[in-house]
Amino acid sequence: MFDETQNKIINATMNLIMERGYSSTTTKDIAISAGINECTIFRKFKGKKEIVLSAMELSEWNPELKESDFGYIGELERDLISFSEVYMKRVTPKMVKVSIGLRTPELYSDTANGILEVPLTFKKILVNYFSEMRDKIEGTDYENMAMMFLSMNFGFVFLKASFESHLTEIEKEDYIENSVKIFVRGIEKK
Amino acid sequence: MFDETQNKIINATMNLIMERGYSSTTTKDIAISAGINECTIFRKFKGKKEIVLSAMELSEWNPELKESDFGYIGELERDLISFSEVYMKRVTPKMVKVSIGLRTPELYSDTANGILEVPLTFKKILVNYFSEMRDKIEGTDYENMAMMFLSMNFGFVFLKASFESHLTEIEKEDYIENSVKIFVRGIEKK
DNA sequence: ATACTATGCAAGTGAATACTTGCACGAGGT
DNA sequence: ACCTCGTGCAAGTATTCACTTGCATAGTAT
Repeated sequence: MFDETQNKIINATMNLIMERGYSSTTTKDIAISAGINECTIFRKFKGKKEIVLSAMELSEWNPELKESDFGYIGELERDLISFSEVYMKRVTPKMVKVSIGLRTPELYSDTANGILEVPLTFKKILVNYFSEMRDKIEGTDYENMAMMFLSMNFGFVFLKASFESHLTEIEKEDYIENSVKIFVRGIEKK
Repeated sequence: MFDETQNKIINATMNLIMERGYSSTTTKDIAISAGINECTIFRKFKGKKEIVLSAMELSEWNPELKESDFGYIGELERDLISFSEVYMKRVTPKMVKVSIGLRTPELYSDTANGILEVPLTFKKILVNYFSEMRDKIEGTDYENMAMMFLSMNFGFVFLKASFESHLTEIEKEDYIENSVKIFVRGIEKK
């Protein structure tokens, strides 16, 4: 899909964007970081913007979630743990940093849709799941439950991405286990 | 504290930063948006960076949370609803947008501490609260509960700030009421 | 009336930035 | 041996940016 030089450029670009954001990332920095000459960038890509757009075609730099990634067996706790795990496998601190780094007017129209799609897909799956499990669940506001579950997963990843261990030492795995337990206890019928 | 012209400059600057981020906000744009001449900016402030630093001294542009803002009476649901309300009164979508707009290497050292302080303060209050309420709560992992509660509040505000009603129509007040109810049901002793 | 202050206006400066171009050179294929 | 292709290197261009300066002017205080 891309040759070795192009991959070096894409990786250098995205790593710099994660750290400093799109507009603070210069083509000179990219060249140095990729270990190539600046003009090579423009022989391989039309411009700075096209590097990012090319990166989006790679699953490594695109948080894309598919509905088919989520499977379940009908047991609340196990299913929700699995949902969290699948979500966090794609929506990593790295992805969060990338999507923040890309928040710039020059790229907005090209990236906004893809960024919205991730929480939207996850929410849809959750609403659908809760609705199917209605016999085991107290209450019927599935939209609200889905937003709560999404928020508590996304919020954790974001906070981890922003502050790492300065905020908390808790690891993803422990967090998922504990928070899902509380959540399930909070929604299940007695 | 600041004269009228300075306030116009600060407000224009921060509003632009919310939309486009610090490095994409030019002094020319600020001048136009504030309805003043560009050179006036540099008569009032040392430079672009100093505008932001001045804004931080105003509570309107600083999400600062104080422990003393949080009171409680010892009833889980009422207290946690009140915590969420206080949190979201300061940590608004606007504040979230500002803190994302400020994520740039030029400002990192000056803003990072203040940004970390908000979740840290809230978490501390929560851990402390859960620990005081231990008789009414099942389980003892207060750090984890606090991170879950923080995540589910912060996550919601962030998602609202990013996607507004494209992701969900749920309003803050409904969300707080419902999510706290589930959370309390999930942690309280039976 | 006079002086001072705040601001506008127009012009400009030096640095940085995205992007370009012409030439050289080395590796690989034929 | 020759050609092509990918890349490096050096120089350059046009633009934009933060920031500056000198002068004019209107409002305010004394």
